[in-house]
Amino acid sequence: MANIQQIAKKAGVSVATVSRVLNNATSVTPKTRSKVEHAINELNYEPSMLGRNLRNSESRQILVLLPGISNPFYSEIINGIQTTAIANNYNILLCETDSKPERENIYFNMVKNKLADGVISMDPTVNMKKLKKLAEKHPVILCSEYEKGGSIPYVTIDSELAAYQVVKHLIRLGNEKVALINSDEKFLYARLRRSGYERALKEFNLPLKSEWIYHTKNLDFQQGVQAMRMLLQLEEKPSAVFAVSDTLAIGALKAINLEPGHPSIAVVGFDNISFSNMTNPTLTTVSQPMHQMGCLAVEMLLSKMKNEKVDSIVLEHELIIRESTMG
Amino acid sequence: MANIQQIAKKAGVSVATVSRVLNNATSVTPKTRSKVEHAINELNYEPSMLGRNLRNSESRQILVLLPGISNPFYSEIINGIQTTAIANNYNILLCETDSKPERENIYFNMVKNKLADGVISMDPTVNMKKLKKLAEKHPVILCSEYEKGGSIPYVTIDSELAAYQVVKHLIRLGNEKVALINSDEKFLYARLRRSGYERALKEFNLPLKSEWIYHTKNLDFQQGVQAMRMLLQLEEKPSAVFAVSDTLAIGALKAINLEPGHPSIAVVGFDNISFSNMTNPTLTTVSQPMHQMGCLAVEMLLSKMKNEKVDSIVLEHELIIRESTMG
DNA sequence: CTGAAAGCGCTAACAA
DNA sequence: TTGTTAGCGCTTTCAG
Repeated sequence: MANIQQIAKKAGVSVATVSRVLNNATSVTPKTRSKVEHAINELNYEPSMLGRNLRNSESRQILVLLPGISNPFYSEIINGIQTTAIANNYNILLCETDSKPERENIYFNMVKNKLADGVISMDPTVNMKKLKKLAEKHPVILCSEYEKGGSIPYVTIDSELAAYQVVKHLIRLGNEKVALINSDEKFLYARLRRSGYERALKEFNLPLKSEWIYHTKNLDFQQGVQAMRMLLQLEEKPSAVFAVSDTLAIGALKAINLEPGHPSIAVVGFDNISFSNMTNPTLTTVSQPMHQMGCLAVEMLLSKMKNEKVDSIVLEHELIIRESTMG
Repeated sequence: MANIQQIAKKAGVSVATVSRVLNNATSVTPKTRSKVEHAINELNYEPSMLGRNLRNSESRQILVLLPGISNPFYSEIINGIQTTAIANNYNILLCETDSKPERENIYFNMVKNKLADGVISMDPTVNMKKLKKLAEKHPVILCSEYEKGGSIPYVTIDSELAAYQVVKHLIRLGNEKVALINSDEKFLYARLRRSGYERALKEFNLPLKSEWIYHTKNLDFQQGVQAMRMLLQLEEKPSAVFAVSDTLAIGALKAINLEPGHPSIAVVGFDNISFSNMTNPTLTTVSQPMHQMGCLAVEMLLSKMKNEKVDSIVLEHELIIRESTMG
């Protein structure tokens, strides 16, 4: 592979001039420029990012932290991130932590090591203490999961409000027994969605039954199946279920389908993943502007990199009503 | 951020010695080593990958090319890739081409630019001609989609055989009218699966009807819905359908469910994505060893990087029989 | 407008 | 065992 020296030699100019051509500096005569470009084509030259990055002390890579890519919820966000990143000449390094601290450490070190210029974290399982420390010296943005009143800028939706609206919708349909399939409440979004759930129940003077709240270990389909099975075994069965993730809701639908007699139970999910429109019945859910969240997260990060002040953003969500609540 | 010079100064040694400590070279006195380590901790030093990479002329990054991550089929493979890559001190750069040549070019340039040491392509839409040219100078491995008799090593399964077994299974269940929902036959896997489909039909002396073969634009659910709708409108409706992707098959199931009278049509998919077990009915499908494919792809790439001879690998698949073929 | 030269942070050959 | 030093490929200041 040719390097800048060889181009300079071939073109009969200095390396500085080649560099100027490469970087579209104005101060180059059209004639010299064409000489250089000729040499570049001749030798099939591609400037080495390794040299450039060292010199510029940047990697032009953005690290994207997420627990795993199996939840389709992340796909759309990533799409937005990638589009915006590429448009700004950045590449993304997709990092699945698998919720393992040792992996997280590897990735954090990459930032300290200059292998990434900034971080977008979508990982609810992230070690927030460490992330905050990292954020003191490096640009960091939170996407979706965030920290209330924390120092790291975030882009998210109002989970509490969304959950409130979901449950209110269920109650208005005549459901007085609404269960909640929640994930671990160590996550802020889980606490917020529970809070919205409770607010709606209180508003309608409905009792809050602890046996109607089930906490799952993770967001896999199977956890939704298991949760619903438990709820179906209760003496006083709920007539409606709000699951905090579409994956859980889809599992819940499955469990209902498997139940003898196919009880009629309304189900609502969260995220509006593409599957949610393929289930039978189709799933009522909350749509987040995932693509936009991804785009904004990158823009915020780029601002942060330029040391600009960055404000957090709360985006609008939308309740998508489908068959699963049309009993 | 501290650099190696400052550590050397603080520890009262040369930068070479610091480098030796960093790289676990043996020839360092325990005493000097501890001095250096002390300085490292003191200054919170992290070696810069930028400098190291330039010096070593490597980026320790593997580029993973795929059309998009929305198809869950890729998730598991990526998981395998990531695990093996990390174990070997490599990071992966997940690159969605969106089947756009301009994006592909960006990524190919990253390899030429030394921003990635090798490529694993899972993208059926890849420009094979360009990829082959890239492979002349850089390590490249194909995963899943490959080129028959081509020069690039691959890891895949026997798609023809799998399709043959699927259709044979359907025929043995009494289906004499088996339709095929295929993707674009510019992809090898599509041609192979069609070939297996035809082989089974011929073996049982069943007619090959062109109206029972539908080609989709992509693998989205919606394409499966549309394909099935077309098939349901035929005068002579098929009694069974083989879709070359679970996503298409799930769309087909949806279309059948939507049909008045809920016709009983057997459906088989391909890939065994986790959602295929959540549909109603659950989906009969072909399971590929996705995680293993990912791991092997990385191992093959690492071998290739060491200039070792690398042989292509064809892995075993498995027919997973579920409700969608149980009438 | 162009060139010479310094230097980004690191590793490794060579010397001591 | 440790230090000195060159140099990976690039950008940028400073001179001319």
